[in-house]
Amino acid sequence: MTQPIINIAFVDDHESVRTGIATFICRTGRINVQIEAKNGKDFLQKLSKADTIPDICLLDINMPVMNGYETQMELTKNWPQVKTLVLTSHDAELAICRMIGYGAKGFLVKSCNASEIEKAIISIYNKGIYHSELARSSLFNAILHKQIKLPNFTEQEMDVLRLCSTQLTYAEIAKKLDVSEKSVEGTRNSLFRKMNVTTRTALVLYAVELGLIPHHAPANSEL
Amino acid sequence: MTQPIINIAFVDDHESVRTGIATFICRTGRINVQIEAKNGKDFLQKLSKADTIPDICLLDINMPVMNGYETQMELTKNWPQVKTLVLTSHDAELAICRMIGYGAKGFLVKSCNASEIEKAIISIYNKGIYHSELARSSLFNAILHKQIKLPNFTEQEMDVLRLCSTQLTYAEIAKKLDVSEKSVEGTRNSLFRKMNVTTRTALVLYAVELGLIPHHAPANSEL
DNA sequence: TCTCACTACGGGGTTTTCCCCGTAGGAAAT
DNA sequence: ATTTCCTACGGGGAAAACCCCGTAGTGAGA
Repeated sequence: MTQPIINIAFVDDHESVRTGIATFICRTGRINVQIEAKNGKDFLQKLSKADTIPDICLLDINMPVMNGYETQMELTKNWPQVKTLVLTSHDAELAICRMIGYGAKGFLVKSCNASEIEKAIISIYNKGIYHSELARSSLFNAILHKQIKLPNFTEQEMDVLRLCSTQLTYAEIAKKLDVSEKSVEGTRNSLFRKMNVTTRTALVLYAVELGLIPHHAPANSEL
Repeated sequence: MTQPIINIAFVDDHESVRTGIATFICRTGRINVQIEAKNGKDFLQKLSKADTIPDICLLDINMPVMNGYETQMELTKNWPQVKTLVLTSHDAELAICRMIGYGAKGFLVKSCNASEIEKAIISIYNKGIYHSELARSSLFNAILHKQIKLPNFTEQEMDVLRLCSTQLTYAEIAKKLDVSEKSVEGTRNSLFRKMNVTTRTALVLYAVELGLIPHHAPANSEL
């Protein structure tokens, strides 16, 4: 029997990686890369202009401008027929579970064999879901079955979070945001609660892991 | 005139990325991937067993087991004829400059066009060096011309650094390392000086940026 | 031999972070 | 209507982080 061509979108900020993996998975003709995009915003724009909707979306989490979380939320809301395979560079359980919670259908880390990507795409196309061996974690299942609700972060919390990942003191952060130091502490406390940490250091590391803040060196540093 | 085949090594922990990019750059036959490795240790082992030495090495920085820095130091010491093209996922000036300081001949971020990788390999093969537009930074040139010496980190400093990226207090870190809290503070102070920061938060972010510590969420967290 | 870097500590101090306790207004959802 | 969440404050206090000031031994290298 003839197999239909699977149309995919590939959303990743690393063009060379995209081109490379696309070259590999397209070589048999079974899979066609219909849309390539370098971040979520780029993708959603191209998607809204497209004549046909791709079957599957390979989606990275950590991207500039618009990350994988926001992209997946939009996708789930407006294009639920597009099934997402999260393809991420590091095996961060939390980040992956978050994506599953937002509606992704499968995930792979980039350290997988390239053929596995094809297998996963075909599996999602046929069965609607792809479970790698990592999917056995209890956290994963709790989220999949909606037993845990994922915390969302407000604008204020994101602002404080970003400024927490600098050398600024809370007093200085307060000045930047034009609120009192007590308010900054209050917002920080809700971040602590949501992320289940107790120190600023852990908060910031956590945010980096989740891909919520970029991890660049403090501006003043020379080496 | 017939062009010689360029033999390369490709060292990156993401197998799918390696396969993908390799598929792309090998398609014309000009470049041959002679060695593939998933980290520095894996690479050096394969290199020492190889009959012929590759001309060029595509080297990632952030890898498990043995990172790009250590790998490049070994390479410069024992296989100086292998010219390194650093191929890294994020444009971290500090990390790149560090690699140049250790003897790498060029660098690219993975967000480049895949064809650029070919161009860079050929440029390094012919001219010994590849300068992307990022190479104009003053830091880059200062390091290239040995005007700045790169800090190295001692075992003790690395231990403290790793423990600093947890929720542990200095007193608890001291207990773990079986030294006094004052000693921990002393080691932390030398880390502060070397990295030119003043807070633990900045120190840890910096270390993540340099790829010196893995960025995983604190163990206790649930989400 | 003399310096230099690393490690290990201590005294004594300031600043920052973190943690309680509150109050209060506004917006959204039930 | 009432709850729930976000935001914005404040008082007061304990703990941690940060910053000087020292001393001292060790081992590597000039």
